[in-house]
Amino acid sequence: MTQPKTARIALNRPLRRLFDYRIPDALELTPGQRVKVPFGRQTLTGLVVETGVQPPEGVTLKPIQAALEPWAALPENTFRLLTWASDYYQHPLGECLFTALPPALRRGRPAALKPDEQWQTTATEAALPANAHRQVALFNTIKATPGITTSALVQSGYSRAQIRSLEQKELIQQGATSNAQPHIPETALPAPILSSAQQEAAGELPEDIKQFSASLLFGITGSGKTELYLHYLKTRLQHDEQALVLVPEINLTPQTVARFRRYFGNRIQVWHSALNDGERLSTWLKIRNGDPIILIGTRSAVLLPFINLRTIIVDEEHDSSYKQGEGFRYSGRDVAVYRAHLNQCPVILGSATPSLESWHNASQGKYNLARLEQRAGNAKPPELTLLDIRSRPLEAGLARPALTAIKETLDRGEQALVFVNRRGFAPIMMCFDCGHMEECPRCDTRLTYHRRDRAMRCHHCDYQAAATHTCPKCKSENFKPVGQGTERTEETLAEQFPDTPIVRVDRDSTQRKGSIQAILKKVNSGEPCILVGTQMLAKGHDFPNVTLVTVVNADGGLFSVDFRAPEQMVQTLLQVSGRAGRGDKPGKVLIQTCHSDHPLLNALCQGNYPAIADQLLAERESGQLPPFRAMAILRAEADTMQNSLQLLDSLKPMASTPGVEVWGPLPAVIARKADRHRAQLILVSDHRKQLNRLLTYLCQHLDQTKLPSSTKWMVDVDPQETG
DNA sequence: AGCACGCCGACT
DNA sequence: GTCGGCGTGCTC
Repeated sequence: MTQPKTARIALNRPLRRLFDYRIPDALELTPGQRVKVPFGRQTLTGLVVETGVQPPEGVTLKPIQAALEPWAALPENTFRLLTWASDYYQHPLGECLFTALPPALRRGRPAALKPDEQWQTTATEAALPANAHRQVALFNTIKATPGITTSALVQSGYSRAQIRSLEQKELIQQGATSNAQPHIPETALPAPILSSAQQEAAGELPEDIKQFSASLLFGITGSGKTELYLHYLKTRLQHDEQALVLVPEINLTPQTVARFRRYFGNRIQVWHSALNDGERLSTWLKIRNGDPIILIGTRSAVLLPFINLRTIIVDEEHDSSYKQGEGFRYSGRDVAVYRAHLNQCPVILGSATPSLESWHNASQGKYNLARLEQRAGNAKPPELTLLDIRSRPLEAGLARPALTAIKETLDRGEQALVFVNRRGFAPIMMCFDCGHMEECPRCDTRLTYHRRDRAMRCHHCDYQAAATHTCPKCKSENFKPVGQGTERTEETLAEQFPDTPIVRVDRDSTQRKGSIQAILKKVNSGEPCILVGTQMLAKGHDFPNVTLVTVVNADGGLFSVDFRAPEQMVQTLLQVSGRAGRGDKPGKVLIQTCHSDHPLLNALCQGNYPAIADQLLAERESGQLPPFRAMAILRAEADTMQNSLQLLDSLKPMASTPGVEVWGPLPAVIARKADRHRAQLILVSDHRKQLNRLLTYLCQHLDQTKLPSSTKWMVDVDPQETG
């Protein structure tokens, strides 16, 4: 008797298990294929993991209803990549596989684009009510440009509802339909001409794009890394091959994309969180189809179903936004390296301030190291100076010498940038009579005062309350802001420099779509102005007329409990310093600190990142920390700290195995967030494999453990934050 | 995650 | 006497 054909199916559910089904006779299935399956009393989209499996004892298999298409939505290399990532990051396979599908395909929609209708008018006049202005305008637009597509109309600001309405009134009708895109050929623009320093760095990158190699491109800010990427792709990539350029979200600006488009026409496509479902599906299909696309994308682009991927570039590889902070906590950079390995193609990691992980790999000879330590053109590296602010009078956090330097910069007709690492007006509101500080009722944090909105806000949950002028506890009027936020610095600078425009750049001032573009346009006009802002200012943007950068307070990272804090502080300070003097004028950086004798800050002023990285690596080695050991965190959160700690305590004996060191459990630095009490258990090991096996075992155990419904646990492999 | 089944409070 | 609260259990 022949066995019935079976398939093991992954579902988009947070379950660490797969489900077996019977394959109807007429159906042929391969791994990675989308299917429709009955599940409980619902019907779900599933992905085939394996066929011909032996189902567990005593379960009656339900039949697969249908295959959604006769080919694998996830091609073999992508499928293998995700299977590896599921195991490495200890995240359920189903959820991992489904993150590689666009939302439309997750929902079981067909893997095809809706045709883009073309419209023409059927009447000469729009017989419409006088108040239907938009519909009349729409009618006239279609009349003027017969054959215009729905998407073109939507782009000009009309809605699909308005088009539907005219169609129902039979004033317009569909003409021929097509999905044709205007074809912009890969331009004849040759590879950019490299300086001798750039040529030398380019020489360190691998010739062969048909075998695996990993390279670290250490290029200081303003040295022209992007030109090197363009040159590499232009000279190595064939016309039928695909490439991926990963960038942090903030760097995916229209300017960056335009620059690539000048060289590669519409081979350039983008992938980021602002795309709508249609755009995602369209780009996904092109990638899956093997179109010779060069994709510029953020983190999740590394999971797309490339067919002929021949080069991966990870720009700003040190950027912490490559690590997903929730759910499937993968690192886009690390997955990129593994993908290059699977795929036998080069991966190039670029940064002015490489992560210690990558720097270590380069010093170990695991990565090629390409150095680019000269700024392009005439630009010189900025000069960094520490400004000790102990017992100096401050005006909104700025010492007199800093204000003088800003004034001199403006007087020369140049621009100044002031870096403040907190948004809002002040991070604390305190009563100077009773000592009361405003705290979040749901988190163990202080509320930030936002003066513009007269609000007290928690930056860790969505709590918000009206700001008061008097102490809520003792009614004293001696209730004052303490510390610096961007709003406050902006305000003081406006008082000090009444004739100079002040431009604030932080999450609050750039919420409106396109506002960052307007800000950049204004700054790039070159008129004297002062930019005040957070991290957002430190990344990617090029301000040719900024010649002075002032860091209001550099001390945050010096004494943090997080072992990555010093690395991140140095990276941020060097990134923001790199904003100074990118044109032909020299740049200066003033760093305010209470610890001007601190070795790290002094090393920073030498501008020698390799020396700092080596020093920090030596500290990591003596502390037996990553990258010298593998680390994972088991986090728990519950209604009470006791429940969280209890769960982790019960795991500790199981986790304490030879070769694995267990630290904790300890409450998180912010022990309570949105009324959830959080704790963590840190696991470190010399052997990644051993740690991985232990995690698999612990997850399996936790899955079988009955917990109070509000107690949640999660695993974070290679954690970015250890607080 | 969904979705159903199941056992205790305020309503016609 | 029922409608519905969300606790817990299951899904091939």
